[in-house]
Amino acid sequence: MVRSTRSKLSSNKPRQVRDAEATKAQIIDAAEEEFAKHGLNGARTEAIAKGAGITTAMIYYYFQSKEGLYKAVLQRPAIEMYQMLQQLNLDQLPAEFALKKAVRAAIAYEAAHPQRGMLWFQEANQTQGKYFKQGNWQETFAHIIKVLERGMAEGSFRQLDPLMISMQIAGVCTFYFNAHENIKHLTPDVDRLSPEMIERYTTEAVNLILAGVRQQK
Amino acid sequence: MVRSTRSKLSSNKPRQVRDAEATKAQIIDAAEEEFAKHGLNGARTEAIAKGAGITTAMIYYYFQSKEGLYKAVLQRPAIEMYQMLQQLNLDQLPAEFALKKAVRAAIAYEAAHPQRGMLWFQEANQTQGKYFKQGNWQETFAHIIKVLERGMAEGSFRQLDPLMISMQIAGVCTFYFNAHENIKHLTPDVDRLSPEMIERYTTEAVNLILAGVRQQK
DNA sequence: GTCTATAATACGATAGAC
DNA sequence: GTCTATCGTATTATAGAC
Repeated sequence: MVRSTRSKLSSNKPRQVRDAEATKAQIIDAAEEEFAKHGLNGARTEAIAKGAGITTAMIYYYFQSKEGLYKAVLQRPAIEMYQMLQQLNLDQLPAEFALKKAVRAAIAYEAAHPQRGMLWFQEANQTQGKYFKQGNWQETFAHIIKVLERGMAEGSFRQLDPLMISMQIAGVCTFYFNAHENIKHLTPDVDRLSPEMIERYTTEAVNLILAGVRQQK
Repeated sequence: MVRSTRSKLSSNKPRQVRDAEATKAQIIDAAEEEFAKHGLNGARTEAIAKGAGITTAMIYYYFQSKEGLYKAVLQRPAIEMYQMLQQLNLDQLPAEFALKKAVRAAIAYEAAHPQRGMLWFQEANQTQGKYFKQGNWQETFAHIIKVLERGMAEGSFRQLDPLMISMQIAGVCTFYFNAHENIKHLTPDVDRLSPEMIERYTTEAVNLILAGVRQQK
């Protein structure tokens, strides 16, 4: 919560202690957490303001409305997820390798943003995917579907339904993080989000999925 | 929305048009839907009352508080899920068969209660699993874990981490339904909750999971 | 057992000062 | 660019009639 104070030559426009982009980013960060927890309807602008260290008036100044802020929040992970898969260059790898890489990257992404998955479940169940629809998820899933189709064509993967299987892969990659606050009560002694546990989860997921789609020789 | 009207001999206690148990059940049904959508905090008692066809006063009459109602709502699926797995008699089947049966049953359960899964995600993220902890989920997951351990002992399953894999199986069984309102926008032409599609999802899930855990000969 | 009415509070959004 | 103050509305929970 660093609040920069003016140094140097006192200018004659004394307020504006922070700059616009920084404040906007702080609001989006706080909003992401609040929207993930409560969805569009349940989120409290006051809670977002407090989390960002500003007042609610600032939210309306930068984003016009709660809905405007919500849209901005959803946009960030939608773009990031697409770009991440894009940058893996899955096309240039054998299907089996590509799938492994994608699964590892997806889980690592979830681990880095443990609450972001809930954003989309809230969106689905509270807003019927109205804003999800405006994203680029078709193209994002296409990355995985393409790998699965290629694997079948190459003969390294068995015959399967690429869309259904990509949903199931998504389920494997996300469940642990979305449900973590429940799961942790099942083994209270273990920190289930420690790097070791996440690596273990990742290894198990890769093994399950790869063995699950592989063509039997 | 059937509201029974008194027939026959006019008694001299004219109100109480419905009986207690029926009203209680109606409230829980409506509450389940509302809590699944919005969680404990975001749920509106007015919305629950409207959904149940009664007034908010009735909620407090039967359940004392919003929280009391919430507890009652969570209890039902927790018990049902446990009993369902119990009644499958998984112990008496070869591990591979048992796992297949459990997966089919789990997906069928989700399909029959498409919004119930969100109840638990809301609980995890909004209440940190405070009420989840009071349930019997340890024992419920134990059913699956036992099957996996037995499969390894029998040599039909490869070496794997039973708890991690059971989480991943849960992810496969639930994702499709929790995210359905988003997913449907990916293929707007298909009804992804039709019996045919659910059967297809089930088959793909069983194939993925069984192949994923099987010991290679 | 069920309703109406209402108290007390909390929320989203805006106006206006600085 | 940021804050304080506030309007109008919506929400949880209860009191009391029937």
